[in-house]
Amino acid sequence: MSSEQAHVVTIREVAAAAGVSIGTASKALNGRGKLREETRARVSAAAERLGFRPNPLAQGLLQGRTYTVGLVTGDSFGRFSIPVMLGAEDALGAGQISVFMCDTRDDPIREQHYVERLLARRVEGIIVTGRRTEPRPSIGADLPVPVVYAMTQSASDDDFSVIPDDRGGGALAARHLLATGRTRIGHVTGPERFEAARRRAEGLTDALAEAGTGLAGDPLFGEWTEEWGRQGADILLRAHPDVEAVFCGSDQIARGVSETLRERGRRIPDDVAVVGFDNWEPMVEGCRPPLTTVDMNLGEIGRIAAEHLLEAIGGAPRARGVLTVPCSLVLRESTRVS
Amino acid sequence: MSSEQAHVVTIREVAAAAGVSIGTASKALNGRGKLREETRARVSAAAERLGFRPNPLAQGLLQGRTYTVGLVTGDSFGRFSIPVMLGAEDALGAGQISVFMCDTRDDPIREQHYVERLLARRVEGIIVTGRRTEPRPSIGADLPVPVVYAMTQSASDDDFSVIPDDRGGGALAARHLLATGRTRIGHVTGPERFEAARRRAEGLTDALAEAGTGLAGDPLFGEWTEEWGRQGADILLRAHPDVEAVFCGSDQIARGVSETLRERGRRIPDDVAVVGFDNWEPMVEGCRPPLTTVDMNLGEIGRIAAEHLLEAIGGAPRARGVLTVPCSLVLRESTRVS
DNA sequence: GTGAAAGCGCTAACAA
DNA sequence: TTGTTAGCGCTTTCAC
Repeated sequence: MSSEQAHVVTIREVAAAAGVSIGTASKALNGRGKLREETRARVSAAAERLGFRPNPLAQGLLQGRTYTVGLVTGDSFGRFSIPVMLGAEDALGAGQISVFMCDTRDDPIREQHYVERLLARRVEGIIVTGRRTEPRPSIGADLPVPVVYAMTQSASDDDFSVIPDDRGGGALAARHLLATGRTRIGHVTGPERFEAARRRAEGLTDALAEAGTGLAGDPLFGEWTEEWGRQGADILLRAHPDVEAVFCGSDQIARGVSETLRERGRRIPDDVAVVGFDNWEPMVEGCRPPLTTVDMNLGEIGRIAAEHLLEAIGGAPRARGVLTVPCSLVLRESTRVS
Repeated sequence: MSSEQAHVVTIREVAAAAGVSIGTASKALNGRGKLREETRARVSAAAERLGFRPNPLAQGLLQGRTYTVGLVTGDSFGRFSIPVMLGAEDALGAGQISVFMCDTRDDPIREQHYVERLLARRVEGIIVTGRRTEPRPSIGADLPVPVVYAMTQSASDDDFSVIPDDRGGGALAARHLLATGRTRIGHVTGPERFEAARRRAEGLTDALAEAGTGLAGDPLFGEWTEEWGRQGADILLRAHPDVEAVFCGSDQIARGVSETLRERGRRIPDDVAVVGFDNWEPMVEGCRPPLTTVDMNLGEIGRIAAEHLLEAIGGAPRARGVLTVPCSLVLRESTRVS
């Protein structure tokens, strides 16, 4: 309401209004030094009344800090990187750190450009996120600030990456299906060139082997699409008509698989159980029936990445290598025991 | 590689290295004043060699500018706000403005908190984005910086909002269906309490009326879900078995509608055409057949919002009211003419 | 042409 | 208990 709001108030004005020196005002507002309680109150009141906010540029200049970090994503802030970002923001926000966001459109030139810009802005650290966990080139060796990769992996061993435990996710699905009494289990998943697809398949087959059983046929590698899910299910049904469960490499694939199963007269979950991967709500809930799926705990990944970054900023020895975060299983209709 | 990289270089060091005064170094680097070409070169070389980057805090302190804006979203950086953000980032990034992102989780307390923080950081403007275009409380009257709402609408007439033209989107769908020879057109959409749902329905019915025809029954208001799409289609088919086309209020609804139509023996697009709304790729492309749908041009909305913000920051008279951005139609299989 | 000095808003020594 | 001063890194007068 008051038009002073629009004017940026300096500590000089506060000091003048409170009838004290500028240094005293500073001490009063920051609770430093020895001041009479009455003085403190007077300064606070003046600051309050004038709507004073300390200029962080000036503070930062003095302390040599900016309390900002950069968040670089190649996923166009997509479905995977967003929850990661939220988790990260959570952890950072609590520490009063603000986040500069940059989207690289997966373009290395833009990426380099943004990194430059972030460094110029004196961010205290950088988080790099991505769409998939495939190793990617490091954003730079020997940067003057710590860097953490979240939901994406640097190709350099010197960097530190936080990614989901795809292997564990596969095993989780396997054990759940076994526990519900299914043993003839098929696997329809994404392209074999993706580490994530290979790891999920490994986790599945290893867990099955441990239980003394094996996969129904080889894993069916294809695309990350519904269309491939529909095709894959057909292939699987033809080769293994007696299949009791299908573990799918993504929720989209699972939707396609579910659709074909239904069209081929299989009831889910009575005849065939289906498990997806991603826990992508709109996909999972539109599915018929709603889909049991593996959740990668993306928020957790972001949070952990951010916490590591904060520690590194705080001077902790810089971590290296890859940290995997456990997945969890979200139960829905598609694997219910009848 | 060089370990100097890790050290933050000041202009003082550059000046020393070049054997000039600090003021001369500044002039050389900024192309100001009158200097010998040789001096300029020497300073530039030193700066280059040492990896000097001017400290934006110091520059900003002097100029009284921060070259940052805040982006506040209540959509948890969801499907709608992300493209808006990308568009905005595009427009701002070109102007060397960096973006602080804040997610409010749709919590007014958090929102207020973030606005405070952004103002404390001396952002030069704020963009507010949301999930839907429903009017929402203003983030604050008389803030010291300009504010623009994108893909969400402030309840206050004094604010400036940029939203999609839902009405026009509905009309677009109507005219397209008419152009492909369909006249008996049904409408399944989201909850009536949403302005977006009402506007889309209006656009549709008005355009049909203009063409001298009418909607098949009343618009079916329900939920924004696939499940409701399935139910809605059943209701529609029962009341109007001869329906030739269905315009859906969202792509998710359209998926449900498509599924039921198929299960009830209707071929798409031969017997019934389907149009969705949102152009949400994973939904639209998994649909059988791929879905013709209305695109809200979210990136454009973000870009326009950011441009207005930049102008306001530049001192242009602050805009007020609501600006609607035209939708466009994306053609796919579901409305093909046989 | 170049250097010296002031000052952006703030905090932290040091004086008073 | 309070005021004064120096200085964070930079740009910009104004002398030289």
